[in-house]
Amino acid sequence: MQNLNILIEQFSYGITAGMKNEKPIATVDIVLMTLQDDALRVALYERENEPFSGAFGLPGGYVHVNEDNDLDAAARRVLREKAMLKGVYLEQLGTFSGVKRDPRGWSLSGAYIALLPEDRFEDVRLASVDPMPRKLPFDHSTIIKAAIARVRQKSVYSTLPTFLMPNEFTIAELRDVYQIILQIEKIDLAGFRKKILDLRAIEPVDGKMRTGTHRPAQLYRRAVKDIALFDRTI
Amino acid sequence: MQNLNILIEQFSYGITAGMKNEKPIATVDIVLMTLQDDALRVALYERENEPFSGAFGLPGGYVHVNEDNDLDAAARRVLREKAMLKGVYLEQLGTFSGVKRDPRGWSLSGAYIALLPEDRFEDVRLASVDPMPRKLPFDHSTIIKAAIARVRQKSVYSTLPTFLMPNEFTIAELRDVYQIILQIEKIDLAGFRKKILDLRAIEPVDGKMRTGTHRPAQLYRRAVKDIALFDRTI
DNA sequence: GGAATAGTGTCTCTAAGACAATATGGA
DNA sequence: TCCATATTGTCTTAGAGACACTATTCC
Repeated sequence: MQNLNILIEQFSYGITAGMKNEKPIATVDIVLMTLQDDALRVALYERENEPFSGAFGLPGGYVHVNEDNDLDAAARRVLREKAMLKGVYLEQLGTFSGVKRDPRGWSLSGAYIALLPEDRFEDVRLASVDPMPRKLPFDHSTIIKAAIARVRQKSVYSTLPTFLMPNEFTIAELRDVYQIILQIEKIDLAGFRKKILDLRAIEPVDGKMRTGTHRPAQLYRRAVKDIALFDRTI
Repeated sequence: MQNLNILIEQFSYGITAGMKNEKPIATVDIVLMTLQDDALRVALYERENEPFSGAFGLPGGYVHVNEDNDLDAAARRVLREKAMLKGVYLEQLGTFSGVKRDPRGWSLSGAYIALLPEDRFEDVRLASVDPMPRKLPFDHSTIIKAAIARVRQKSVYSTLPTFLMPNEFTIAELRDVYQIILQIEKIDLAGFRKKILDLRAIEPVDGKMRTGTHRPAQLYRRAVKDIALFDRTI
């Protein structure tokens, strides 16, 4: 009965609006990023449904109005269902829209950025973003480019890159990740250490060290749930 | 005939999806901001339609899939129709969504920030944002708060506030606007002058000066279409 | 001349960057 | 021992901030 009501509502919506306001398609797409082989990469999944069935693209799907409380929830559900991932860093990138981007018609896609250390992936195609993968479905190239730009820009003044690190990491390893993201040759480790520690965004894991053929390095973990902001830049 | 087809399509969408994927309502809302009486203010319009008919809220409306090429176009149309404004600074703030925010049902609203000098307004209720207006419809309070936060944060390192200035303005007037937005007491004018001029984001209007009971001040205009970014902060 | 603000110059001090010095493990 | 990298410390320098000084108008 409730379904019938919704159907009638949907029907009358079109009529009362004089057919001008039929609703757009509403989806979410996730730019799931990680670092692999010293480069930023994006997870691509083989599409099971039309359109573009069989092609590799961003994980995404319809908003399920009976299941998702909001767009964030839809994004987390897609991450769960398509990538079997929970508890990852997730932020809304923006909404991509228009009459042309989806062959099914006028569509709105809430695009999200998710960041994850490489060790949490299994059996996924991780595509390099430089150069961009060819022939992605929909406007996924545009979305990925915007995501990369956002991550690069935000990394200049925040601890966003810590979400690409495994649970425990050394300061030098974190510095290396900043260098890869920001495409900077050599960030001085001494200065980097002071800035990141002054911010108190990471904390030492007592007694745990990274060993090797050198002086052992203190291991750190992220000390805050969200990103922290620098006064100026890295 | 085309209308009938769309109607059938809409109908069959619900059926084939087993009633799980009926589409959300899709709207746009504009946070139209300006400076008046040394304070940031937001334009509110009286709603003509249900829900919340008669209440004052952000200008907004349905996405018209037969009329708007994308969400940006929908936002510009709303600005034209409700505020009779063209050619204003417009940026996407984010998308606000959920099952609860609109009594009509699950909805997605693409929220936009528009900035405008006060002299371009006519007959509009400009509401102070500190404190926030009471009892706004939908989640407009949340949207406005997010807009204010975005404008404040972005003003720290960009020339965004120039879009709140009239065509011609002095450097001291621009400094005053930064002070209001950033809630800083006294930004040193000499340092501000050097930074803003080094960026080449504004240019002098030859021969035009602001006069008064003091040495005349050079008038400037914005030299670039978009915002420019500072290396560090204001 | 006095008041008011525009615009320029100068001094100080902080902090970023470069890099030297020292520490500590493994081979 | 040497090698490699971690960690700390020091020096230099650019730039931000404070503020003094000069300029130019109206009264």
